[in-house]
Amino acid sequence: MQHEQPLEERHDFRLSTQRRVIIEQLRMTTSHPTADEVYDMVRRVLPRISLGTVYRNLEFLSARGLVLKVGAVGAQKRWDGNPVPHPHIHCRVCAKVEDLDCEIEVPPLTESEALGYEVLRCDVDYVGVCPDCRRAGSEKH
Amino acid sequence: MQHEQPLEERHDFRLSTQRRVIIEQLRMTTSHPTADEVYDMVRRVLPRISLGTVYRNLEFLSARGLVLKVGAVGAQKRWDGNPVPHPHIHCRVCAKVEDLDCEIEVPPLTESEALGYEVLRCDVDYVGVCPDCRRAGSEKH
DNA sequence: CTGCGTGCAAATGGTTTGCATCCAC
DNA sequence: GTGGATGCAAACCATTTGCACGCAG
Repeated sequence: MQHEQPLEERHDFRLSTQRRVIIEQLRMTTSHPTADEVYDMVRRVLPRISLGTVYRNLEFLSARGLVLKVGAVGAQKRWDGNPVPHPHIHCRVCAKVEDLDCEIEVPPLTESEALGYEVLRCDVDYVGVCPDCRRAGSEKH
Repeated sequence: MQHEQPLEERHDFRLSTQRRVIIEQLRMTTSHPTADEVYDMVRRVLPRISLGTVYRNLEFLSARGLVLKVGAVGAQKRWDGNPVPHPHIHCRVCAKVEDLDCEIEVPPLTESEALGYEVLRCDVDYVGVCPDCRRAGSEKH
């Protein structure tokens, strides 16, 4: 359902063990983990990996389109192992991010609308309050 | 074209001079300034305002829907004095944010699509490379 | 008058970076 | 063998916070 790109072939960069395991772990979950959560996941396989390596590689892989940087503005970055653009929803209270199971059609910008930008993609992100935080909020009164 | 809410009436919070000037300055620009840029703008009017006050009030006003928190994931927060939802584009290289002059229709989520969230709004954000950074990039080779 | 808002400065914490060493190619 | 990648730890810096004082309502 996600990630089609076979990891073994077709990459123009050095595939260190650390890099491979980070991608594997990220493709294994749909939880949109933060960098330190990725660190925890990867450490179960590679106990000696450093947090710095995780940060470096998440940015590195994101720049090459293998993973997606997601999350709310001003919140911790979160990471998605599925690089194919798809809509998200995030909680305004706890900042968790979830995939939406629907198609949203976003029109390509016209030349004049694009303001001279080279347009790469379009992120669609619904903002709301998740079930857990709704419950916690209503309990408060 | 932006900001309809008249500042003088209809607020349920204490309107300090600092708060008023921050809103005024934000409504006066379309540049989506960062907190320290807002600080610089406001300081021309209130030289003794503190950066902490600017941060506190931007979050405060955003929570009440008077300003919008915008920007790229993981980049500095940026602020928009126009709280009416509208599509943005941001530069992947320099992280500047600009308003798009077009309407994007985003369908409301169905009950089952919303995953139990109380949906508040939907952000549409194109990602690209701005004219300045395209030029700088091509000059490099 | 009362308590919310402010100025100031220190603390926080996610993220980045310098450097010696390591290992994928 | 060699340059890119890593582990470690220190540095960075946008943002938050504690506290005593000030002012809007």
